[in-house]
Amino acid sequence: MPPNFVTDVIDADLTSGRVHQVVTRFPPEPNGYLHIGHAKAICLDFGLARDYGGRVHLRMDDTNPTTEDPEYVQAIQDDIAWLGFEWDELRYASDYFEALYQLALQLVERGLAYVDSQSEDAIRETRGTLTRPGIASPYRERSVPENLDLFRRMRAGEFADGAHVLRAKIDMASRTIVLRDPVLYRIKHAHHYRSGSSWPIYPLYDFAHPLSDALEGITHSLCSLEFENNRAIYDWLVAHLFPEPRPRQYEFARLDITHTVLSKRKLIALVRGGFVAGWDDPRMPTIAGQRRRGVPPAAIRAFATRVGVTRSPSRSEVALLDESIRDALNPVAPRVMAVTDPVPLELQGLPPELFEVAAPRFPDQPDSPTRQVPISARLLIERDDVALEPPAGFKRLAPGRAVRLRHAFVARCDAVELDEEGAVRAVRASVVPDSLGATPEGVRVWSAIHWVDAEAGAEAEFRLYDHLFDSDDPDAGDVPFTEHVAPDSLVVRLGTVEPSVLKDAPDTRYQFERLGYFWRDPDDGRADRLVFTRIVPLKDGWSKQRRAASPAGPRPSEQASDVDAGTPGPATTSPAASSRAASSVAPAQDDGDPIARLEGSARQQAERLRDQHGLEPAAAALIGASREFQQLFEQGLAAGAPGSDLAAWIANDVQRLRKLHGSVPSGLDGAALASLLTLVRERRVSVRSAREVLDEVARSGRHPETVVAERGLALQADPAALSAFVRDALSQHPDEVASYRAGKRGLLGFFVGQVMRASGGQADPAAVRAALTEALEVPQDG
RNA sequence: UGGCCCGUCGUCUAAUGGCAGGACAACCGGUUUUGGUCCGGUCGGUCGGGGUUCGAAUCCCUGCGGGCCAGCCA
Repeated sequence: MPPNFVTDVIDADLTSGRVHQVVTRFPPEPNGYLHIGHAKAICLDFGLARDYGGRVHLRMDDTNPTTEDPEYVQAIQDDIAWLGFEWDELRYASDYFEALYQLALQLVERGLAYVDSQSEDAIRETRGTLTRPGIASPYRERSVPENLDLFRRMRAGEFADGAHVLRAKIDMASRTIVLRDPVLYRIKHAHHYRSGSSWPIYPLYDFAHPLSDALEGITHSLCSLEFENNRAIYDWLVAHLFPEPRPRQYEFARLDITHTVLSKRKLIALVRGGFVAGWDDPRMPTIAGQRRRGVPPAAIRAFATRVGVTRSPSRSEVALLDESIRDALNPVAPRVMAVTDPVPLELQGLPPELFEVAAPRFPDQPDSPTRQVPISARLLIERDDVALEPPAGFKRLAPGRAVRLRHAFVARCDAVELDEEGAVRAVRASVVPDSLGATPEGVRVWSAIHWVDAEAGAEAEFRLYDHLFDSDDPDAGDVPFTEHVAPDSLVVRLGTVEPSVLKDAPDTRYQFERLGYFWRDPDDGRADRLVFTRIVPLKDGWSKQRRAASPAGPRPSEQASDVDAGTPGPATTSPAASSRAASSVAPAQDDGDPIARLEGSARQQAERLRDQHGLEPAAAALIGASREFQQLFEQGLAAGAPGSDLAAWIANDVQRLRKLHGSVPSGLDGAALASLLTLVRERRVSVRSAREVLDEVARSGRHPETVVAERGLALQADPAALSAFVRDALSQHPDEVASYRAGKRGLLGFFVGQVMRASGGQADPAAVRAALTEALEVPQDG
């Protein structure tokens, strides 16, 4: 697995010794089928465990008895195994019901949870809104004994559904809504597929999930971005109930792909609405659908690797998936000929003793095995390969033109017969002599086309699947997404295939030359009937060229987005498009006076800082608005630091530390800051080193002078040492020197970087720059 | 409207203060008995504004854009 932000975290945890072995988990709820979005998560969870020599648990997150079904438990395992992963342990959240109950009791005993007897509606209404805090339940201050009694009776089944819930006692006014006393347990007299009727209460996700992780010793709990907010309760619970090392949650962007939908709800709608033939319809993004279609699991793993793991919400092009599939199939799929839309071809002049030709199964490989392909005077060829009046750029069969019959002769078209409708009924052609396995002299061969012997070929059904939606974003716009289902996402044709396929293993994946990758449908095509499912078409330069040249207007998908873009009202353009549009028309902005935006004493302070100390309004506003910063500033000033320098350091670097730690580190005071500034002013450390010193001072509270001395960060000003660094940098990068002298002046920064790094950040950058410029400007002799 | 998160070629993603790189897509060319593969090349990007720094995609401020959160779902 290529490095990503999660592997960065793991690397840091391993080197710091916070954890010694990586333990991950994949936690599906058994209430539906896995899809390719889950596959991304699976590749991450299982791949991490594999790459780090760790362990991975498959855990059924089965805490809601009314939605879950054992059928899915098996399907999920099958899908993961098919993807090529093995779990170290299979777990069930329902196995932890007793342990979780005990943990909840602990919370109650410690006054950290209470039984709320409000109605569901009342709880919702008192939770507040995004902008308004919630208000406390009248039951919030129940005594511990009363809560204990009530919660035990909930567990004993004494109350009806909805009569009470257990809530964490956190903060009804929290700006993080998930912390406004989240519900931990609800009463549900329902049969659970594993625990039966032994539990009348069930824990909610926010309670069960973090604690299941902790119970299992999970170290890195990966989930998708929509659980970001839930991390607050995750951390609260494990911090109150478990010692370190506690599991930590990290969120990544879920997979999204063009020309499909990936939400459970929409997938169900497609199945229920009859838009597809079922969960394993080859057009479905489900694992089952992809498997049925013939996609190799390695292709899905490769795709998951190629999209990467980040925290940026993103949407990948389906072309990347298609290409991953072709990539996986191309080296392993034997080539075979099939005709999906047959037209008869009558051949004149075939050598009478010739009944078959040998054709390589892997034409690109020199020692490829071959198969025998029957040939006779009556062949079938693809309708698309014939034109009575060939359009511009057409390279296939037309009257008077000669083409190679793939793996066999060159044939010249003598006539094209049409039926009453003007469609091609048959083609007559003559064999060009001596063209079997040889290039005939003086004949223009336009291209090669595939064919199958009319008599010896095997009749077959071809299911030509394409992307389910013709719109790249079926959800965009104000019509239901199902309106975008492509009518031609499945085209069924009757045709013929060369008989060699009858001898192959039934699960062989082929490339039908010039058409695409196919395999026999595992449900309908493995017995007597030959039914081939198209896994993915080949890239098709010709149809692309025709589409580009076509004056008939945009394709359906383009049409759809055009309509969307032109529709007034709610924005329906893509995120990228709208942000571009917005930024290109954004007026030159007037930030106004940052001090004027402040209120009350903050504003007074800011004005005072500006007027008394001559600070820039931005810095004054920043410092004036924060008591910590003000104190730091005053202290620094008292220690003799110049106001403007002090302000700049506070605004930039102290601000950075405060964001990192949540507050100004206690080790840092104004006096320390002032003496650091003195070091910089007296050119005893570089600014770069000074930052490093600041971090260390903040961490340890030691004096800047001490840190500089101990770490050897004093500014390197010795000209001899400097020029040695410069010489080394130049001699180690001769190519860059040449580029620089050829005019690539941007490389100066590169060289400064090299020298700075070689000096451990201690060189005086201005001096380095000067020395480098001089050394680079004067080319040495030779 | 409060909080949290995210903005790098058309798309996905690297660069951990030091040469903005890769893949897919698009385009052009070469090889080819597949309009495929393979090979070579081209096009194309740090959301805007300010600041810190010798040096900013990266650090700070700000604006803009996007995502998530007000289930007794997960």
